Amino acid sequence: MSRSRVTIKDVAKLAEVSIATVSNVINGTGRVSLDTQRKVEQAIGELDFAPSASARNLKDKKSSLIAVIVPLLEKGRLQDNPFYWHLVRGIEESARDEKLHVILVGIGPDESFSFIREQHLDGLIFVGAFEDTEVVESVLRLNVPCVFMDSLIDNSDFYQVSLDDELGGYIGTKHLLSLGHERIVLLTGLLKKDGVNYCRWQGYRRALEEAGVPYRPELVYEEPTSSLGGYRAASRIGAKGGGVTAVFALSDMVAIGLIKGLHDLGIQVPRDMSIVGFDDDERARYCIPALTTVRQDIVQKGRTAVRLLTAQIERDHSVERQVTLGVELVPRQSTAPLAARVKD
Amino acid sequence: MSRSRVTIKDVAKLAEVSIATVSNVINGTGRVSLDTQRKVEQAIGELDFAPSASARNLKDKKSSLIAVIVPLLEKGRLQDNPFYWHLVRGIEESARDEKLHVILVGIGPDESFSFIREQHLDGLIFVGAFEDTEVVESVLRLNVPCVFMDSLIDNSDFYQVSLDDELGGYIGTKHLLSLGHERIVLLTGLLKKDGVNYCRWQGYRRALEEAGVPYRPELVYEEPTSSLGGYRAASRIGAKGGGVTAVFALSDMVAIGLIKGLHDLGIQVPRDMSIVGFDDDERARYCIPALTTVRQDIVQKGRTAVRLLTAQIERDHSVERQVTLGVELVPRQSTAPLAARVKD
DNA sequence: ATTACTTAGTTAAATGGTTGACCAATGAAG
DNA sequence: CTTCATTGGTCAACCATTTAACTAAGTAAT
Repeated sequence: MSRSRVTIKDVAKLAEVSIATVSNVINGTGRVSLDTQRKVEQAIGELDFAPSASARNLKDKKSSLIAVIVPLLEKGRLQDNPFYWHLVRGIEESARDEKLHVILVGIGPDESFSFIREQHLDGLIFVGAFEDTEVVESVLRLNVPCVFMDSLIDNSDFYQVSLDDELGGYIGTKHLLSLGHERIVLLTGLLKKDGVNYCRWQGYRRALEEAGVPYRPELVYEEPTSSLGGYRAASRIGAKGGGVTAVFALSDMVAIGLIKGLHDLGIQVPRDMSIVGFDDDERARYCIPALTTVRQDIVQKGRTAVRLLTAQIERDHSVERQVTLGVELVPRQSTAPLAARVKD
Repeated sequence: MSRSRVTIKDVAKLAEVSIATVSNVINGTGRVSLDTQRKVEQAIGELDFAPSASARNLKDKKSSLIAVIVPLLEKGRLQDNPFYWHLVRGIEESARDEKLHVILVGIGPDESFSFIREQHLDGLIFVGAFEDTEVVESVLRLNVPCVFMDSLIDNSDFYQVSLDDELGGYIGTKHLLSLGHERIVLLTGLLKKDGVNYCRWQGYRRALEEAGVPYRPELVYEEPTSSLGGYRAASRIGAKGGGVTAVFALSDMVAIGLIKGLHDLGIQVPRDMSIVGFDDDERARYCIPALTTVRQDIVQKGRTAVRLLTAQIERDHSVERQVTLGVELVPRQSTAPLAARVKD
């Protein structure tokens, strides 16, 4: 009794009406008397019928599916910053409210977009900077609603949601400067043009300049964004002679590895070294010492992306194309005045 | 020039063949001469054609989509343990290898399965224990390949991937016992029958029993699984008079909150209190002190789930239905012999 | 009584592919 | 010269739905 899927036809037969009527009942379209409506609903219930999305999609040229597109790391591996979970979470939650579903797609540099083109996706959210302009172009050819996140493409036609990264870099640096630090290492991930790190780096420079502190390129460490990267950077940073008294890590994940690394070297935070992170994920709050960091609301970022997407889907042109979310310095225990150091 | 989607017909026309031939070229089916093949491929390239997944799905009654189904917290919110990211990551990576795509679905208690039933999903991965047996039953009616993860349903017909949670509870507890601790708090999430915590709790009891240490129900704290939950538990645990010298937290996330809470109370880990976590996520390694924990390979768990799913999809009955992954104690700095405490 | 409008429903085309059945042409074997 | 197989390709049915166009019947207006 491998009964195949119940179709609208079966329902029609049982309810003794045409399939068009069943369709009308389901969608609340057309004209149906209350009587037939009930008959049909009864039949649907009895047969436990669910309309086929494929058939409907084919007709409507849509799918109620949106894709979150994340660039892959090497070897087809997805980004491993668990921070992404919060992003995806925000997206899924908002999408669910809009009766959309989220499909997660990792995409590599060589990978083709075939999948994305074959599905009739209702929308695309690109996360992060795609170096390949080719990617962007082939996407635009698809004529599908898109939102670019954290990818600072200079084109006001694009829907984009980003963070005020420059300001984030600025306030984090300024905080350290105001505590008297001057030799501040910037521990950043890849400084891709149009990427978030690049902007934060600019904020860092602006703060230095404003404070009259010379910018030293040798204090900018470009490391992979991982806790291990932070951990490893500790020895370079902690080395005598550098005179470094503070570090601004552009990810909490990195900052946490760094603190651990310094700790293992016997360098105390914040007594010997002040640390500022970026993101304010949960780890920052529960870290010892609690991490001073530049907060962004990543869940909100995801929600905003969905909002920009649905605006496009519904052709609501009243919605702004570019949203820049704010940042906020969250002072905690990982930073201290330089003076404290002099005392010891 | 809002050119509508290019279809197989357009390609056929351009290549001067029938649509059947185009389809054959695309799928490598039927018989096509090298010459026509080239002609068709040329046309496909020229028109930038991508076959419609909806149409294909309709015919094939499949979608190349699998769903990861996660039970929602209150108010439609997704689980917020970033640990889920690694799970999803493992699933996505493996699915990609199998040319499947992953759709993330949060499902609430009242929520209907309509979406899941409407899409012709190729497979379903259920994460966590669903209390509702109704859910499970309605899933089975769908006749779709399913894998249950961390949901210890006692039915050997089901494909399940789980962890040796009982052993995890056992080795974590045993580790503390072997260090001389006897009053060991078990800091657990909800103790749902068939849930992972329940099994770990059993392992905890077995270890106590084996060591001849009486089981005290008042040492089992059932708290929400969050860092904040752990943080808050600190004051109860640290209270004088209890004589508690060690805590086994069934999630690193909770353990980290706990350590912070204890730290804020001036209780030092491991000198005053030994802590064991569970999961071994990255936070455990970079926490101060580094967290002794029971390791599970969550990415592997995700990969295994996909393997069990594809086995079902491909009707490969040689694959085992139940996979139980191993656990491993990772001793770090958050645990110390009880003797150390006596000394101070 | 004719016309016109509603109401409730049906019919059939269309969506974009896949696929088994069929066919024509060629060559080989008997 | 038939018979048969092989090659290369076409035809048309089918998948499950939506929807525009149509019909049939009843009612209201002229």
